[in-house]
Amino acid sequence: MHEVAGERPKDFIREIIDQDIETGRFGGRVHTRFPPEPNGYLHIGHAKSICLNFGIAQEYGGLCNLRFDDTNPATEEVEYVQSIMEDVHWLGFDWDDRLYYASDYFDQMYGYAVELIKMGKAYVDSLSPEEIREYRGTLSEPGRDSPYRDRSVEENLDLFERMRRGEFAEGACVLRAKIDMASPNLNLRDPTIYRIKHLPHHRTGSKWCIYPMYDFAHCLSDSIERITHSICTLEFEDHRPLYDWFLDALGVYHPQQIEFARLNLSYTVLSKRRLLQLVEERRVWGWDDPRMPTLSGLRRRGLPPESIRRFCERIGVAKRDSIVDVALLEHTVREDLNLTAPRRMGVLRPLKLTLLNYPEDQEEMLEAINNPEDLSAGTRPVPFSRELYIEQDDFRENPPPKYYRLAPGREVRLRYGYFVRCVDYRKDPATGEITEVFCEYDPATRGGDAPDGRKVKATLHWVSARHAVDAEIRLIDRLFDRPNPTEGDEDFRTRLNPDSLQIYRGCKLEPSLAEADPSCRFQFERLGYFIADNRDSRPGALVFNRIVSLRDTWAKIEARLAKSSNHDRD
RNA sequence: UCGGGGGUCGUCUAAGCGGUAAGACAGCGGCCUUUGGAGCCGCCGAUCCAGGUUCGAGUCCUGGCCCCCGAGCCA
Repeated sequence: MHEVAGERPKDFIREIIDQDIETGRFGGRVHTRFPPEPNGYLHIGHAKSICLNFGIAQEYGGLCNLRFDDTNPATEEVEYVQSIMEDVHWLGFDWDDRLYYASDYFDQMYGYAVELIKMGKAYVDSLSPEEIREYRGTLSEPGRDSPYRDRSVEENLDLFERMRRGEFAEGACVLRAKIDMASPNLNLRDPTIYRIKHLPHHRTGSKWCIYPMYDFAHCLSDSIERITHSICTLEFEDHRPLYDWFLDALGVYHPQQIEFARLNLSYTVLSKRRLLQLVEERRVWGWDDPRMPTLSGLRRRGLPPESIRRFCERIGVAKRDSIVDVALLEHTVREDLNLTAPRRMGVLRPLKLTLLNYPEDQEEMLEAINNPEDLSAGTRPVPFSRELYIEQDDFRENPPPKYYRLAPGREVRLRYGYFVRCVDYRKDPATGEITEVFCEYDPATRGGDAPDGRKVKATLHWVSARHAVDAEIRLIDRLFDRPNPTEGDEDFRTRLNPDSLQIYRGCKLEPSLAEADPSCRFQFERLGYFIADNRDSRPGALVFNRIVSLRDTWAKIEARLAKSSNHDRD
């Protein structure tokens, strides 16, 4: 069941906002922003932040900006800004005309830097990067003042202007805030606020060769946009004093920075660096590989955006580090799809089943329910004939205990079809593999009910061999083989799950799927939820991804059986 | 070692700012079923530790312990 909206208690951020509204701190306004750096693709961790920022704005009747934090031309590209906009939209949020770039404020920021210099609160340092590091001190020892710390305002103004004009090589000097080289907070030991980079910027071209650092650019961007609550992740906690310092020093509008714990998901990694590694080393097909936790990967895999939003609501927002079980995501997806996905029949690993007493040239249409959770979805005709395919897993020559499916002499139901009893089967003598099963059907059970009231313990999905369409099916599993792949000494890349992607060709689908495209998600009965691949699938050459499997209680029983028989051998 | 954060069922999140530790996921068991699906019912299960204040502490105080972040001219 879906939880009743509004019953969930508020998280600490919304409590802060409530208080600020009560005290009239920002005139009752709520204005947030989602500020990605366009240096990679968005992943589900970003979805948490997007849902938080855009969600809060919606709830409070406020606004949320999309702002690209593009202050480092060395790593940023338009390709990424495109994908980020696409992903935010896909997730279901809209920034309307509130699309901004930190680079739009380069002129203003330059002006603010000049102001700081004039106040004697910033200086040009000509120490080398290595020297700056040495002078900074360590976690437990204070730093020392740079010999250039006391340059005159005039000299600093002149030097900074010349930095801007491109008179210096990269690394020759930087502009630093003059704060406190002995501060226990390293961020306050005269942080760099401008550095030289002779690189074109994807928006400002070659206009600038000096670029502001995050700490300087971010608080000012927030201030310029009149953001009320600047929500970011925990690692920025000890940057907050610096955020506040710049704004106070300049005497400008001052938003509140609030930090929350970023999302971690079991069996996956969510760091740009590691995801980039997977892509560059070709361990996955790309950023949108259906196994990737990127939004483009999840989209390709078929997860509905609503499910991701509901997942983000469910995990909550707090300050403690945590690893959310990916099973919760899967559960949320199943919950949505169960209600909405039309049912179809498809066979992953076909096993021929011939009905010995069904006339060779006969065929008929059976009526199948599209969605038992939503009868308004109606029914569809499914063709039936003498030769069918069933799932290899659904026949066992020697059925183990608790196995209810087809076996020699046993009767089962073909869904929406007939009761069939296995009278014979054929086996490849070389491999021992079952190659064909022969059954007799009971014409009186058409539709799946026996007039004499007899019961069967299993219902199998099937497709008519003559009418089936072929497809490739990709089963997607967790990318890593353990809950926390980055824990311990070993490289996370040694923890990849070798079975994260299983490709089956020659799968057989009911003919109504012939024209399927990525706009619709289906449940293939008893197998899971599937979607046509948004890159590789086309009519005549269908490719489906499994979004998520159905809950499989038989698999659990089987696993337990295997385990206990192992025990017996011990 | 210094500074900043954080420790509640296996997991995630709650507990109107001192008053019966709650929900969801996972796990386990049952009912039901033309998907071994879905649904329904039940069970299991936690306040880091030690003191203190109090009629009463997850919440307040003291002292420990453990975990995360921080020494980019990255964000």
